[in-house]
Amino acid sequence: MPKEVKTDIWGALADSTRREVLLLLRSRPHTAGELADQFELTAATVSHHLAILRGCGLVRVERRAQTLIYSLATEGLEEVFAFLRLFVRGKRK
Amino acid sequence: MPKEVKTDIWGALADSTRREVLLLLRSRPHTAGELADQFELTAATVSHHLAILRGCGLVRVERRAQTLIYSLATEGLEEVFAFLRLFVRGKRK
DNA sequence: ACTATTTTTAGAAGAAAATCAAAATAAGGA
DNA sequence: TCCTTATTTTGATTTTCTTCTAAAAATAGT
Repeated sequence: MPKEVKTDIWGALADSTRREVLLLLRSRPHTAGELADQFELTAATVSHHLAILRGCGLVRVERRAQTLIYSLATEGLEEVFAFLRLFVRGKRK
Repeated sequence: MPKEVKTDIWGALADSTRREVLLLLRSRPHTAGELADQFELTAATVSHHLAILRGCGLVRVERRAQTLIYSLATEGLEEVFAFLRLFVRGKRK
């Protein structure tokens, strides 16, 4: 299956295409092709972004026949949240 | 005064030195020199990181005589929070 | 005016990231 | 087996970041 590449979640979130992918996956899982269609980038480039999101565990992938289905796996965002919370203590709503 | 350079807050947060600066400023304002001393980087490099944090409004700076005093300005983190909250709805604690 | 202190800016080198086109892989069907 | 579809990997190019050294700017004291 695809190769994992990156582990730094902050780096993964720094790219707007990857953040957009996460937003798209919020509604439902998408195939790699569906995701690629949403951007003015080649499928190869989007595939590369997906590899990075996989690498830090923000998405998971599952094969169904020829297609790869990507879905959200946001447990990893906890780390980011934990950092941010350090700066908004007292803002409990 | 110093020149502003960057506006992308996600990009600013992607660097571990800059995140560390934010953590240091959490306790109290620091001079540029104090901050530089915390890292194994030249003062010029740390100054550059500070310029980026300034550029996206995560810190503010004030001059006192020869020294520049940096302090936290985390209102900008709201944008990041807003994004993250989209993924943890239902996790209200 | 000169000097010392603190910090930033300018310029350059190296490393890392984003992107594309082309080739490779995986799976299914004729 | 050969062909088609879906996606990834490879290799190269370009752009963007990080970092340094050296020089410049700002301020205060003598």
